[in-house]
Amino acid sequence: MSFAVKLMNWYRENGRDLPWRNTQNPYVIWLSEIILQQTRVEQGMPYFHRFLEAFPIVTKFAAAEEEEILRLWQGLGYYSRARNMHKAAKMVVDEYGGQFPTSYAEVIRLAGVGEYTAAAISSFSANEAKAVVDGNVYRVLSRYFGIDEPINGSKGKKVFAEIAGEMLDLDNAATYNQAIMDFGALQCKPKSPRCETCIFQLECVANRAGIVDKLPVKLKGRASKNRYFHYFIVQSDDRILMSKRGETDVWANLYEFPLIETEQDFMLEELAQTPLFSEYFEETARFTPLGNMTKHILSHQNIYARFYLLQDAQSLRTKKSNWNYFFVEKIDTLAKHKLIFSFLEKNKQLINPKF
DNA sequence: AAGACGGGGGG
DNA sequence: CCCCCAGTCTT
Repeated sequence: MSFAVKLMNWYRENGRDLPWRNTQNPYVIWLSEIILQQTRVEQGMPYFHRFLEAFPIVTKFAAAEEEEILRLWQGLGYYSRARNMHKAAKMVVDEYGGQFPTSYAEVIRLAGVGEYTAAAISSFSANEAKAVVDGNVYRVLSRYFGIDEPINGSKGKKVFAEIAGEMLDLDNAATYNQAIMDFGALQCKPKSPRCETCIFQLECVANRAGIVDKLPVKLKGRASKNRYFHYFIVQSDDRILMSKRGETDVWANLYEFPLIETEQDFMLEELAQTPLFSEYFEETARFTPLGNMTKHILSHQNIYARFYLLQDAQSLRTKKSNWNYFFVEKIDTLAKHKLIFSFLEKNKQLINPKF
């Protein structure tokens, strides 16, 4: 029996019942696939339902404000996915009259849709014979064939894409693709894979050689950098000053408080010596520290954040173009990054005059 | 070819 | 603490 057939038999017995699998609607599949990029199923699930409810069809998605989309995306990370989805939805409306395309060649032109997602959408919605190559597929194939070529090198990506295409069941691309990903997620797991109960025990090169835990090989990443953020909560009447982040850095376009970043972990007294501080605040400005230093870990940076309440808004010297005052109720609707909305969650009573 | 881009969960 | 997750885009 072929690899593909054994895999699909396993899938029939052991596959997960996921909501986006009960449809061939390319819009719904696209929604789920973008959400699931670099994201666990359990983490993405509530967002999938949230988005489908807010935007049941692609024309609704295209017609939404980017702010609303980002707010719905809040907390999921990799926020460019949300902005790219908006672009893609508009393109579907403009170029396909709102009829979501299903072919690989068409969907890969959409913003945020790369090789993996194009293969997923085209195979799941139209059974197009394109093999998905995601983290699961790299792992399963590298172990099954005992390939130690790094999966994140340019050669490795080529090698595995080719093998994935050869293994694909051309007549059952949809089922095969779901099957190999579920197999990677449930059976051929990164840590403590279930080799004792594996249907490929005899064929799997890594298993026979006892090197399952050595595969796949991955080139190591770089070290994390430390960054120090000093946030200032400025209240004027019932409003709070919020700052919108730029396009380039992490958390693009999301809202936070006015910020001064330093290379070192400055205390307030040291921070007061910096040019930016003098630009923002009067000499007489007084601050109340809010809570302790917060550590927020991203993939390649550790962000250490401190929060200060400015006691008198009159001590603020300037108001940059990306700074605006918002009422507390309005702030709830702004798209904020995790560091900010967890702070707000913990400190409601400090900043909301109603409490 | 290498970096940038989030946040959560597991070992 | 490190690794991984239904990756993509930019430089």
